[in-house]
Amino acid sequence: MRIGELAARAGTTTRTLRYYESRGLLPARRSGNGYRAYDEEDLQLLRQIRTLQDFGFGLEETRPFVECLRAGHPAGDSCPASLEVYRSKLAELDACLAQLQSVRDQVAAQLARAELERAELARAADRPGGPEPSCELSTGRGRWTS
Amino acid sequence: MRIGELAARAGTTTRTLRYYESRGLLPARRSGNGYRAYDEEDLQLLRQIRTLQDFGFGLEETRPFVECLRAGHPAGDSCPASLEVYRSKLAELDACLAQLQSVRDQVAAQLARAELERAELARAADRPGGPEPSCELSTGRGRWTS
DNA sequence: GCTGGCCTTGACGCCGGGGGCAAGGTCTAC
DNA sequence: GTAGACCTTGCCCCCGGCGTCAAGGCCAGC
Repeated sequence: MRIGELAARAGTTTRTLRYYESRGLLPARRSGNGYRAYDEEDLQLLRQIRTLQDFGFGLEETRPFVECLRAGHPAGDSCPASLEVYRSKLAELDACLAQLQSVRDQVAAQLARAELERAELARAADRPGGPEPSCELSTGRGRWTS
Repeated sequence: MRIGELAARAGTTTRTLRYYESRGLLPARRSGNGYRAYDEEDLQLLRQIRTLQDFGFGLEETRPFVECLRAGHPAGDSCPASLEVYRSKLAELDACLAQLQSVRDQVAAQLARAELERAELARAADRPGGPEPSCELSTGRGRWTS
């Protein structure tokens, strides 16, 4: 199988495969004319890489899985090194989730506060008595830039 | 105030300030010798930018807030454009959170499954009767690369 | 033999948010 | 007058994961 076919069967591009090879992740044999030659096992390895990439794993993080498969294990995650990548990824995801959640909540709070202030401003402007609470509002600045 | 002092007071670098200026986000007046000259309002603007950056906003997303402040509003988020950025950021964060959570769960499931299989493999190896369920295990490959 | 489709290597581009360095100008203190 | 602390512009570098040429080789079918 040549590079174009492998790329098509894995749903990726030839450029990507050459890139993987340049990173030493998916080396290819060569046929007589210098073309890269792949077999079904390479397709398995490539699918393993792609699956992990889709999960957000970096290329280097897929390496243990690929080497595990290449060592003859039934699955890419049959080896301790792969499990270790799972665990560190899980920790990384949890940390990322916690931080994103925190940011989300803070942004939501800012949005709610800003909308409220706009509503109060509009109500004050509608009121013929004049904008009394504008004092509070202008000091509200400190809260945001604290 | 010159660039070094502003950078120090905002806890950032002169390089960053020059970058912001190159992006048209924080233009500076010039004093006679060609040095950039900033005032207290610039510090406010800069703090607004930095706060949003810390929340993960891109530079372009901070622009409405800066322009809002520069227009004389009490807070950077007093303007509709800023609120719109809040809302789209919130939606983006929610989408990101959902996807990350999904990935997290899938990775956790893969880890649990892989650890279980390793445990079964170890138990089978310990058993003197020979590895009977190895059939199941080798076909387990398809589950992962499906 | 010629067109078209595949393949090869090499090199540059991109995205964001700056880092780092060079070569030179400017001001201050001694 | 000179050290050194600041400032200026400009340019290349970084990260990852490729996309996108460019110039040329190989092979099949007509």
